[in-house]
Amino acid sequence: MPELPEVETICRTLRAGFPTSPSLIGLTIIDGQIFWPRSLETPSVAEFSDRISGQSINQINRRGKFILITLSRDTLLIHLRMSGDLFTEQGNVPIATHHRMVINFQNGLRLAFNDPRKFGRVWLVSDPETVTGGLGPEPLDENFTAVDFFGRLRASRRQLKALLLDQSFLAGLGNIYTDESLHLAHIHPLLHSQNVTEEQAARLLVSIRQVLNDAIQRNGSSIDWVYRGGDFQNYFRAYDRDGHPCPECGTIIQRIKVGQRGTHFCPQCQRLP
DNA sequence: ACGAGCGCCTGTCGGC
DNA sequence: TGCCGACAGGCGCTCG
Repeated sequence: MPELPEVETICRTLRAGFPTSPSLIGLTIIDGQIFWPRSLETPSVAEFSDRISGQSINQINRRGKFILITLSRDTLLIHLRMSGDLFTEQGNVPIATHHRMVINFQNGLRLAFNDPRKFGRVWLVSDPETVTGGLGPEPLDENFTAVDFFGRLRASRRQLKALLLDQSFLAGLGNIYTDESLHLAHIHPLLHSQNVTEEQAARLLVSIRQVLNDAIQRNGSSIDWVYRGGDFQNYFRAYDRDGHPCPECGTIIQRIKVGQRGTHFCPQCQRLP
């Protein structure tokens, strides 16, 4: 469940709360349980519960694809990777098959980290920068300009698709939203970043923001068994649409491999020079 | 500096 | 029906 719009949707849900999912802000932690030790990056499983016990939740934010839960003394960071999910539930229901961690609260609620593929990771640290320090800029940050973006692109010599997936270049894009952004911007995924024009860079940044904002508006994308109520998957332009007509020109969307990742594009709208 | 390949994991789907 | 490989929203590592 893992790109920026889905993570943003999860943070918003945990923060604001709904009748079916009360807000976590202000809740006090009784203890934490780890069911798959490798899901916990730091500290040790032995230290985790003692250290988190008694702290309360002050804030819930997102940085790139990381969920940051600011506690009284520490920060709990969660990265969902490929199949992770984070939600509240009543503290008395049985622990589900793929739960890797739960946090129990004084009011009887529980925060559950569910992750079938076990790729997700949890950190409990005093300084979140030690985890997120290597991330690139936030694409939706208004202080990040097209000029900045162009400069960063020109400083690299990589294929655009691979570069946009690199979290130290830009934080938050994954396979879906990279394909969607490049299609909206009419830029080929294999174009090398040092050949991007200033006009293309500006167009790509606008496209990235439009795609991310549209997806956030729709609560992200729900695919396969990982369902969160988002419906952006019904508005995909290119991702997972190989063999289907391009929504703009009708040409059949193609699928290639770029850096091990399935990549979808329109050979008519997105041309290499 | 960059790309390819692999490991980490479970579940689903299509082909035979 | 069953088996088997390919594939999936990510990312860190090693090796040329």
